[in-house]
Amino acid sequence: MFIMEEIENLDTKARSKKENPDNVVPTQIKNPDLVRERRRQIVDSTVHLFVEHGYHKTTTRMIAKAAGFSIGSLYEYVGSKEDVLYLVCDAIHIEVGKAVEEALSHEVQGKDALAEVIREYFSVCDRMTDHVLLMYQVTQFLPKQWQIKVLENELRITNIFINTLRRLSEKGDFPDLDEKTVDLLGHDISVLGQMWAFRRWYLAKQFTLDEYIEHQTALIMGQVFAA
Amino acid sequence: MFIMEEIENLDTKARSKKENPDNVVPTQIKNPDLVRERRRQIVDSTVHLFVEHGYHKTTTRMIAKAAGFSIGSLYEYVGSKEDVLYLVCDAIHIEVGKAVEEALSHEVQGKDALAEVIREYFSVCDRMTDHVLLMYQVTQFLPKQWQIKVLENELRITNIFINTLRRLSEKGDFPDLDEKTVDLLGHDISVLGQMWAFRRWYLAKQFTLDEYIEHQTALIMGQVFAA
DNA sequence: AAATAATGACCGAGCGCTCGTTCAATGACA
DNA sequence: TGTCATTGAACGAGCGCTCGGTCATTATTT
Repeated sequence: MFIMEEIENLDTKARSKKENPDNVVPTQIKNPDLVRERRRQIVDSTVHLFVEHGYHKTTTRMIAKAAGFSIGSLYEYVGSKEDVLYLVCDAIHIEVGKAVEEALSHEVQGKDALAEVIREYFSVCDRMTDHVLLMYQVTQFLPKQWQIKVLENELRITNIFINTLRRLSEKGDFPDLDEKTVDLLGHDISVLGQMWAFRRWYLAKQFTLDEYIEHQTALIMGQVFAA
Repeated sequence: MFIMEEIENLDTKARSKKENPDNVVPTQIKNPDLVRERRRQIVDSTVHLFVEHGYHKTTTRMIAKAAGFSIGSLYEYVGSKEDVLYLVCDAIHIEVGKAVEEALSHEVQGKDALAEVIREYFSVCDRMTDHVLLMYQVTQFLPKQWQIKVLENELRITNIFINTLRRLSEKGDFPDLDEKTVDLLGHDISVLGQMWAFRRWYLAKQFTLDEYIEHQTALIMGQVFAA
């Protein structure tokens, strides 16, 4: 999430065909079902290790042990430690994406829709605090090409909000908002949700999740319905 | 900035006497002026190295070389690589703090004051993008006790906004805002400023800094003057 | 003023160790 | 018996950090 170089045609790349990690990360094992199963084991146990110790202090031996097999086997299913990191990030993305889209599926109609979307998204951020934080922390250690994928995913989620705003605006439930305002509001929603994760150490002392949601939703809605 | 454990009495600690890094980080060198000068050299060159390569990929030898002396000498002024990290973080905090307080010194009176404060703060975030990002990235590698100092500093800056809001509210320039709203708005300002740094890869394609400031200020002001 | 001693900043080869990675040997199964 | 999966000892690059030593500068003595 923290790449400073100018990312040129990010949108173009975002549209390119989705690459399955199975095709990107090399393996020596022939049976593809086994590969999927073992990698699931790897990811599941490694997430916890990374959350607890961070990427660098987690050794490949710890990963192998937690996954339930030897260091040698680990390297049959994965080319490097970075590959593990990538698998973890990818899994989290899919999980967050699913959760958000799930939340959006029972979308209320009319002008309350946005408030509902925000509410759902913030709940996801709350439930997935560890994952949100992990993504913030480890993105920097991914190779450039995979960092871009992270950014694409970040943008994908932001775009969900932007599109919701746009749709409501067009349907006349909202005042007409110019493109830039819509764009920025989308990013604000994304970040304010994540803020609940990375400032929890303070916010949770003052607010319940519901209070936080209520206040921040009011902030956004205030802007939407500003004269 | 990313500590998840409950930080109990953070406010209490924040009030405790300020510890000078000179007293915390050990040195073999007798002349204190020399220590200050050499450490300034270390910090100045290391910031760039950390920004470019990150903490882990920056070796102590690189640090020594960039600072202009040998690896042996480096360890005359510093007890460990972590100490260097701490010196760097401390320096950045002081710099950010100074910049913000400087900005607040020529504070406009009346209800435009807040908008002006936000404008100044966002400008600081813009100028210090690299430092803001660096803080986000490296805090996790500091020992617990120093992570807390980072949080205190984060809170200190947030409190500047909270206090400004509170003051204006009391003076009657603003509608009366309840404590919680003021509190949250302070955090929002902090984070939306940092957001310009860590989403610059996207935002800068759509907005100039001035546009960004204008929109986000409107967002905050909207909430302040909400019926 | 010259000779001697003491100081302390500076140096860098090298030590100890960690950790990602490899590969020869073994096991399991068909 | 051949194929595929599993193992963990062994490897070695790379790292933070140490420590015996040098040398310019300053203090002390003669």
